[in-house]
Amino acid sequence: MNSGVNETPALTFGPFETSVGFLLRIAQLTVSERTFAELNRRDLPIGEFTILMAIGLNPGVRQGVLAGRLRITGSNMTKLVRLLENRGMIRRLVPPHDRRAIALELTEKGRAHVEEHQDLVLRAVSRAVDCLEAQEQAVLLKLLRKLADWPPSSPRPPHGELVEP
Amino acid sequence: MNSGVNETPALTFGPFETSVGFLLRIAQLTVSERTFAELNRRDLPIGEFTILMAIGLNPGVRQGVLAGRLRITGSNMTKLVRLLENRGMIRRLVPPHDRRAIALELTEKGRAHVEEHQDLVLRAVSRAVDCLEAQEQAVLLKLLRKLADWPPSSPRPPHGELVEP
DNA sequence: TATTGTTATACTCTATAACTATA
DNA sequence: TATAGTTATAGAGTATAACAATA
Repeated sequence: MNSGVNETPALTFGPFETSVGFLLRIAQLTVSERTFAELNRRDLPIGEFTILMAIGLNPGVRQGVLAGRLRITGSNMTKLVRLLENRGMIRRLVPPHDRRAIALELTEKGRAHVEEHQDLVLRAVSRAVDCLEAQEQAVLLKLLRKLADWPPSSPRPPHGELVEP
Repeated sequence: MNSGVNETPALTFGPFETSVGFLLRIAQLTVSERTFAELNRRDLPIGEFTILMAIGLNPGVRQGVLAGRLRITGSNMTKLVRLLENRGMIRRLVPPHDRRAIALELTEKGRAHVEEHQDLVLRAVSRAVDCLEAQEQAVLLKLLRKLADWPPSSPRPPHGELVEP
């Protein structure tokens, strides 16, 4: 706990008070704290859920591509993917025309999991920022996207039949 | 490294594409990555520098107050403060009218350190977001502040003479 | 040679709970 | 009893480098 209910005395951070980078960090901590408060009770790690949802929306996505986009290193993605596979949430498949790669798919269980919890997660994520008007959120979103170069361009290469690794 | 230069294929994240919370995280990672790239070469941890600068701007600040504001737990703040003290950057002093508390001050060395690196840090932090126009940054800053309730209100209690712990 | 993913390992952050000393 | 800070410890997240299989 952050030493209970602080009286938050006036405190200056000088040039950082007008720094986008600094406030970005503070805001991100604040929002993820709020989101967690709603989801932790249900033992629903937001990171794992995000990956499952992304796989559901992009069946056959290669794990390296997903890792790059979510800013997770390859080695850490391996661990996450292994975990989700062990829980029966996803399948790892080898595209026949590039046998180095691993393509990911949801299992029925994974699909059911996403289906079951999606609304709850989206509500929690939404409530965490509901101190902003809808229009303010739209403006903020646009600026954050520009800052993060999101989404990046260039098309996704197709893939053929898939087999077990 | 994130598996080199990815071709970033088109990939959808569904409802998260319009989620402030999600983009907030991605943008924060992107910006801090850029900032790090400039500062890591000089072995200048931005977190430590921020604390030193804050102490310089708020001499006598109690470490719990600083921790609360920067969203660091008390126990972790203890470690950070101890580290900076061992390096001779700060002094820990006990306010005579509340001998439980610890007030923080920069030493001469600490002051010199901040003085020496401040411009470099501010430039790096600024460059990391220079893909946004000045006016866009101003708008973004305002929204982030609202989101993070920054700064919180209520005055800081004064403190008297200080002695060594 | 370059790329995809894996393994092993270590380091940084962060969180929790029990403790002390002061109030 | 409550508060400020400390200690010990554990866990999550992340990073790095060496490696295997494939291109």
